Amino acid sequence: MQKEEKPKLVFMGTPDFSSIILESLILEEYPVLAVITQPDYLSKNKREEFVSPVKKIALEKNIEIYQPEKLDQEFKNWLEKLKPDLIIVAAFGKILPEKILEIPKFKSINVHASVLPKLRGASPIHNAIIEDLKETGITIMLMDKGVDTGDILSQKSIAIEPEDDYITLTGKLAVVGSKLLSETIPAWIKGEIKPLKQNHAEATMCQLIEKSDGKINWNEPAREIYNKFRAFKVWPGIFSFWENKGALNKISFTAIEIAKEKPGEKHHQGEIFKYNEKQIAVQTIDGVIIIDKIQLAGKNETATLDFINGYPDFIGSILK
RNA sequence: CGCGGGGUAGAGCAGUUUGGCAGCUCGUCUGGCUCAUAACCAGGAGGUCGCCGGUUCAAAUCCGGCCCCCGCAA
Repeated sequence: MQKEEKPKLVFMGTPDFSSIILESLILEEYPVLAVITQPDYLSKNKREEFVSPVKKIALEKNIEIYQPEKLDQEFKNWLEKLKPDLIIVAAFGKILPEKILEIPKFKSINVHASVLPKLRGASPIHNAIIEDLKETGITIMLMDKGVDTGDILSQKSIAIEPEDDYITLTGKLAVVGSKLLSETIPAWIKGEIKPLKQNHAEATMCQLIEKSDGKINWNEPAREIYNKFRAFKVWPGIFSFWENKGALNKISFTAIEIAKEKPGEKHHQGEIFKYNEKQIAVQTIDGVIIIDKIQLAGKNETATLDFINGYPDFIGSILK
């Protein structure tokens, strides 16, 4: 059997989702000319620098890496010299100018983690969880000058389990995305796919997640708070503020669950109380959230019961 | 030289300002009480106070250096 000619690729992406897709392309022996990813940024506390997961894979596989600060003329010239046949973009994190997208013979295609036209934008995985959707998926599409507005090449849905969080859902989507991409690329370059226009009237957008999105409002339903916990698992986490000795301390909740049974007495919203002998909980507008692990700013993560040993006043306080 | 909090018994913390017996809560061990228990009572074990050096009659505490953990900012 004769081996098909595979298109020469340039890959653009940054987080774990992207790196899994890049790995599968390499595994399928696509020639990856270069990888473009976000610049490294300096240390957390001056200790180590953050390197994008995509860059790590590229380093392992000895693929050329480009980390442009700006997508300027110099970047365009560099890309033109490479002469890629196709650009693959997966969660790159920057909006690419049309002039760049049109450089390759087979254009530029994007692997987006939602069923477009739903959840266009920067955080489709987070928002699928926050909105408590029962399913989401992968769309592979041609890129145009809009954000996730291009014509669709292929699409696949997957179920979101109630306990899925950002990490597990990202993993599932990346696997599905890799598979769909490996089916879509050959079909596309052979001209077997007719791009399908999106129904722009049904489009929804999602914004970049900000740190402040992780601040919990205890007047929300327990399920909504839990959804944020699932969605913000990697970053920014969920947190609240606790007044101790006159100072407001940021306190993060690193392991929580929704209480199955409501206690007899109702507490203030945001109040910390003993749910039972072994569990500490906080009251929301419609239920109770059990807090298993907690982290006070400047301290390590600890089991809430241990935390209580050192800060007995935590019980009965009201979070802000 | 970006800003800040922290390292004290197995766990979580107080004590450091003003140097002077190593403390609290939980766990753990032993005994007691109890029909029984994660409850209660009595008793015990468990510490290089992150590391190195300095000051001092005396350092967890003051001074200098180093290591490690964490929050913010990017």
